[in-house]
Amino acid sequence: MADDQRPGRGRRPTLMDVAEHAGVSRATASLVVRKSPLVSQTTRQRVEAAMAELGYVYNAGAARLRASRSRTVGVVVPNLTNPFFAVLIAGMEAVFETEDLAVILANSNEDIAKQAGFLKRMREHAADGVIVCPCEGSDRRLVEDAAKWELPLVQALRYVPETTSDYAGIDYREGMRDATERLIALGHRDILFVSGNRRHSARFDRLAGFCAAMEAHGFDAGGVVELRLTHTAARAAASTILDRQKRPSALLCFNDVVALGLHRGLLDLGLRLGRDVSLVGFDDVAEAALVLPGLTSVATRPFEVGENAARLLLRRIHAPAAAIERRIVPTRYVERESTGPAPAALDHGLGLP
Amino acid sequence: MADDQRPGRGRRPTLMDVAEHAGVSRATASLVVRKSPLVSQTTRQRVEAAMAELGYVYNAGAARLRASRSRTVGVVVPNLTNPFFAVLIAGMEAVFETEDLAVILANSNEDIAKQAGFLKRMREHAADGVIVCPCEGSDRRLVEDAAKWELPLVQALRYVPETTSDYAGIDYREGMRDATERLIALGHRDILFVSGNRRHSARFDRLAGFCAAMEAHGFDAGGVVELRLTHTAARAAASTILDRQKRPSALLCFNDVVALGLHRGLLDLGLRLGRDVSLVGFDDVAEAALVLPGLTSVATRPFEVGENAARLLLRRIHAPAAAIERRIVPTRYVERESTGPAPAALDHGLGLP
DNA sequence: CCGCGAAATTGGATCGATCCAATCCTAGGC
DNA sequence: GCCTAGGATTGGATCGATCCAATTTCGCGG
Repeated sequence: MADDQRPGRGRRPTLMDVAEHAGVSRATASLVVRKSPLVSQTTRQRVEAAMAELGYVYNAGAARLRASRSRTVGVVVPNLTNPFFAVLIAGMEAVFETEDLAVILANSNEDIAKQAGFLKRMREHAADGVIVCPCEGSDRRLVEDAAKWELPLVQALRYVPETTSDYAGIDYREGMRDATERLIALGHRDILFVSGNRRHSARFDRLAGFCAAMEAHGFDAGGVVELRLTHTAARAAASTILDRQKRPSALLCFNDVVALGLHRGLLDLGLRLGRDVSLVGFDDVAEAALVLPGLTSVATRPFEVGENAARLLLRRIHAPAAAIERRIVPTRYVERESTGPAPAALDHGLGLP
Repeated sequence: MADDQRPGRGRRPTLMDVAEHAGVSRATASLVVRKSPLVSQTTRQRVEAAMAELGYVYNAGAARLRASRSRTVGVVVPNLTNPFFAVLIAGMEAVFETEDLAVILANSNEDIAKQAGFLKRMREHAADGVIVCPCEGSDRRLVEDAAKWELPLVQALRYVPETTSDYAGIDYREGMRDATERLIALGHRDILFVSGNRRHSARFDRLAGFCAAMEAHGFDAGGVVELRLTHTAARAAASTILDRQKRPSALLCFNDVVALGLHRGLLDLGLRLGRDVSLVGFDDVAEAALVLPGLTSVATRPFEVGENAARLLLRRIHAPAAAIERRIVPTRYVERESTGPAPAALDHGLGLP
């Protein structure tokens, strides 16, 4: 209640002051702030009253120095600007908030040196653990170093190949395989995978899903093109993308940024989406439902992935020797008007490539 | 280089170990890590070599206990899920990263109790300062408490009325005034302001800009409607919004979320945007350029606001007594196809309301 | 070779909470 | 009335870096 400690008094009250004021020892006061069951009800109340009266503020730094835990976790993402990561972080934050853990956030900007720098800083701040969405070009040392340092680490959304750590992610492979199957079921044979130019597991898995479906049906999975992951790049690429020896009847995009850019680009060319050409995005961002015609997309649940990652980290912190766990959330195909049956076959009617 | 300290050795090397290994005193080693100019070149090199050899890790917690600075800042935003805030944070992060400051992030979720809780936590962690985007319902105590605690605080994007603290924001008022003027210049008289349902300075300022322009021309500024700030709510509201005694010829939206929702909703009703009705958004999100017809919007620069907020905080930390500063970035009107001349006057031709 | 000011270095005290082993109560059993 | 078990409490040592005042080293002119 009364937090009107003398303002000019200079020094913030310490646990020592609280103890004195409550007529107990430092050690007992310490037990109270830590909510230990060892103190009696009456003592606890007396100390808490003293804390309120003096306007006591817990000094986490001092505690950390003596104790092992710091009640701090680190989060490193490669691109804060991307709304997808923002939601991911919101999911983590929601979990950590309930545990009273402070989240130290860092943006690696897909820069491996920066990422390493942040990990160093997290160690300096004695973070209890870190969640990393490894930036492009990360290698095994990321995980190995953390192990050496005994720093609990979970990977989220992406993983470094051949590493073993807890992992929370999305079933990119199955999501993309499913989407491909849907297109195939609509009669599409020449499907182009419009990928981003970044090399990481999230891209690799998606591509693998696409290839798996295509090859399962004996179709050519070679239709892959790479773009920068921006609306403008995708929009501008619309015309060149259709200019292939075998013109694709469907475009399967790495994510909705690419898909929405192409959406506009294709409309600019006078094409009818869902009729002349089918278009599928990935992530199912809110705007996918707003554009006309609506963009078919594969819904992912980044918030949930964030929650999973946070829970995995909590578990790892409490049980450093527990078995490795991977939590993969499934995707959901959301059909809208941008997809439709393949146009009547022209030059490729007989199923032979 | 060689960071292969004996893994099982248990204890991490301390400055003391480094000093011993380099043949200097603790105090000198401390000066080296702090990059003090007081040590000689040769000593510095010797100590740095020892640090590398032992795999020394700076203990920020211990330093914080003794020193006053903690090299940590707090950031509190009301809604991490909103991409707008994600970009804002990215801007702050970019500045703090260059200063080697750790960012503790918190999401208040527009919940005043949570916001207060975070501020408490930031004090416990002895943050050097905080940036707050005050959640709805914040009052002067936010700023007054921070002052009492001698905690440097800057407000970003929103401010609590009648408070004096550093502030980094956007010129919402002028942006909205300008947009209103543009619509008036196109002949619009019945303009409806489609607002969000949140009460904070960012809303108030926008509304003020709208009213200022309308009243300057002697038009009725009473056309204001409130919606939940989601695509779906806006989309669903399209039909009821036009159902007013005097049907508006132009809609001026609180932000692009509302505008994009209405964009789709109006198209669903068979209206031609830019002809039958004009639509203006706010923020100029990437998707505004992608929808058809393109959405006219007022561009803001959240990244820059984030940078500004971070710089203000740095300045305040270094000079706690400096004069209050407010940095407002201007907006830019981006005209696209969703706006056009007012349709020929039907029932309101004579300029009288 | 001395002296002197500036530069470089140092030991001890300190920040504030936690750990640990030891001590103090206090009821309840005999 | 004595003893004991176990719950409650406590003082001292400690974590690792920084501050501060004091001391040593160095360079160089006289």
